[in-house]
Amino acid sequence: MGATKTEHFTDKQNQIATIAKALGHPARIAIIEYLMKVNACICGDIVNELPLAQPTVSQHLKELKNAGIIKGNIEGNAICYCIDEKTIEILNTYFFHIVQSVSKNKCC
Amino acid sequence: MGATKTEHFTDKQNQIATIAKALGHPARIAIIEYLMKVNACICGDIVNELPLAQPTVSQHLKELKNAGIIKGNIEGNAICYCIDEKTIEILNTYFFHIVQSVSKNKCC
DNA sequence: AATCTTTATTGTAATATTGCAATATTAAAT
DNA sequence: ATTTAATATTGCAATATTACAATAAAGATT
Repeated sequence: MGATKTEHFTDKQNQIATIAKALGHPARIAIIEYLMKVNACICGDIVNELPLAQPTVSQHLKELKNAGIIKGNIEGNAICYCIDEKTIEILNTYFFHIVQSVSKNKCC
Repeated sequence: MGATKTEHFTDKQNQIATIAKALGHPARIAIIEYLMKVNACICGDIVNELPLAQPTVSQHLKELKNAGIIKGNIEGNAICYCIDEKTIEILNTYFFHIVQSVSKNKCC
């Protein structure tokens, strides 16, 4: 035991959980905010912006990429990262439905 | 090492990460969906809905409660759970800003 | 070709999460 | 006062995550 029982849940539930989980770390939120701030693909000076070592940042970027939250384009020996709106939109749409549904049926 | 370095990030970054993290498990998404489906506070028959043991569900509920995503009202020996829209709204607003910002400045 | 720059990978230690059996708690019902 | 029902807590094993030093890989520069 200890491993998440993903097989017991729907694909959609797992999809939302995977994206949310990838955003469930302040360093990864900070990366997203930085990518937003610079308004473009950034050729990896993310390490200089974060209070974390390069391998740690690289690992966080990998997780964001695996979850489809960012894209990485190779440009020479550097890599340009940028946010993949489509994935954030999936989350946004999902949570919007929750807010709508809940505010329509107040109980507590 | 191994513990998240929360002290290096802003309160807002930690707040968003905490909420997202709590939603980063399919069981917890399934709980949210169930609470939405029944359209009301539900006096905890969540255990019967999920393919998980009672202590496991109880733990997931605790995490959702700690993150402010659900509220639990004690009613006799049962507990009524419902979604706290305010917290979901925080996430929703945050991600909406990201989508807006990114779609305004396409790069990749 | 040798070196520099940038990013990824590997290995490892510390810590956190997941899941559940067993048990405890708390309030209602008998 | 016992019993029943609902939920929480404890303790523990399995697994996952976080962080980083050391190293590797791959393209650019000299």
